[in-house]
Amino acid sequence: MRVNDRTPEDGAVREARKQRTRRALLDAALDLLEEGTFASLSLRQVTRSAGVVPTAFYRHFENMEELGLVLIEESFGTLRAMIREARADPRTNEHVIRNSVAILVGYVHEHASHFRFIAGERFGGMTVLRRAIRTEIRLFASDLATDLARMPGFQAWSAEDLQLMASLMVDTMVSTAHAIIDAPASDEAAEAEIIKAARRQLGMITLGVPDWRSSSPRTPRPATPSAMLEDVPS
Amino acid sequence: MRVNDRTPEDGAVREARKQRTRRALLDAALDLLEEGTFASLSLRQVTRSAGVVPTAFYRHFENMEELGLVLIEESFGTLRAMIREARADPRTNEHVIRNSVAILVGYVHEHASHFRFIAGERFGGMTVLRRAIRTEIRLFASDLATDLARMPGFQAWSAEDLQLMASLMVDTMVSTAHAIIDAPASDEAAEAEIIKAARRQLGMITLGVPDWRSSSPRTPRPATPSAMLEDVPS
DNA sequence: TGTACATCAGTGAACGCGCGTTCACTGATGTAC
DNA sequence: TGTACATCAGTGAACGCGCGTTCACTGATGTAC
Repeated sequence: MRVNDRTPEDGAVREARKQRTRRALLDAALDLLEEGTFASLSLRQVTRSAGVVPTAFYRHFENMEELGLVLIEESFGTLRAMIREARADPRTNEHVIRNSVAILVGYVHEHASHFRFIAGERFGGMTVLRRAIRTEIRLFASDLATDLARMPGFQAWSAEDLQLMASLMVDTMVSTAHAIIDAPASDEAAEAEIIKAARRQLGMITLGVPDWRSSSPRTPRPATPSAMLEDVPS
Repeated sequence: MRVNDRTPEDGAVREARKQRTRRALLDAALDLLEEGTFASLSLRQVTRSAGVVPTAFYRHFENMEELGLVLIEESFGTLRAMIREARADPRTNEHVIRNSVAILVGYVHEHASHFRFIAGERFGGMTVLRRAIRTEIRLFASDLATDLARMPGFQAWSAEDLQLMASLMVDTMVSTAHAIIDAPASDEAAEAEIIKAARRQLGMITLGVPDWRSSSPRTPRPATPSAMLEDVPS
């Protein structure tokens, strides 16, 4: 019995194997990125780690840069899924910050290699990757600005200011993701600190927002810093 | 007449020449860092660019990592000078944000290579450099937190919250420095935008500060986003 | 001041290594009949 | 179903290159007398 008898569809076996190798190359690259930047990653390292001969690489990618762009695309796929989840969350208007940070932390843990890659290449990486990342983060900030525009506290804000505010929040999220990635793997206390810091920093950023609600009467707010965590436009 | 007759001090000529070569190596590295990260910089590239033979490198540094640490030290020297200037500015209490951003922009232009180096290695660089940078930035944030503690708007803040606020501001400053470095060299319009964005973002961050002045009566503030720039604890 | 010796920053040849890329190939998979 | 040929993912040898590092060296600078 020939192996092919088990796969009646058109050229499916060969194609499936090719895809498996391609995935192995991408996964090998992501693994290797845990100890070094993309620029310091060699084609031979990747193929060695993927279990194929160096020349096999060219059946899948023209060069390392192309593989890098695919990784960026995948990583931003993860990021976009995360953003979609955060925006869709029905409880969004109740504890925005707490929920957003929780979703971020969950994604960072589940897709550590993607986040590690983005964080590492955001500055200092290959030009083409840096540009792709910058564009993507800008789009993310724009989406967030759109969401902010619909929130009560931001009614009086200009589009430009909404964009700046969104950038600030995105930067803080990125910093937080990086801190989690850098923290020792199983140090739960350190991670709890990072999460707490992120919540408070986002709280600080949004603290002044209600003041832009023209001159309408303001809700009295508590006067202790710890209350910041809940002090969010609702 | 022997050359040495002109330099009567103990072994001064040889030492001076050695220092000149050392400087040439450091400057060559800073120059080369304009197109790539430190990790992608080779010992041979540096010596070639400095005009000496590769083996001469070892008369000055044990390896590239040691040279990298010297560059970090120098770069942070620049950063510390900048911070000193910003903290000493007598007008500090009048237009903190505007002045701080101006000082930052001035230093970034005058020491572009130092800032480029720090920005590039902050994430994704060699482990030892990353750690050095992280420590230094943390110290910077601590200094800033100390300054904030003395400002009226922050009297009710805990040390922890002051530190978080300082980190937020430092992160924004670092992002701004990076944006300036990345902008096309002579594009003054783009730079003006970056400066404006930095001022506004810092304004947004500090916008909520007065709310922590326990429950004392608050000064009424203008209700248009553009007024944010002046809306700083005084 | 002049001489004889010591120091040591910089030289140049040589090394073994991992790199990216080329090329002709192999043999399993796919297709036509 | 079986056969004959085509496709093409992966192989393995070979290449020239830049790398970091070693080593013995040179000759200007420095020092002792």
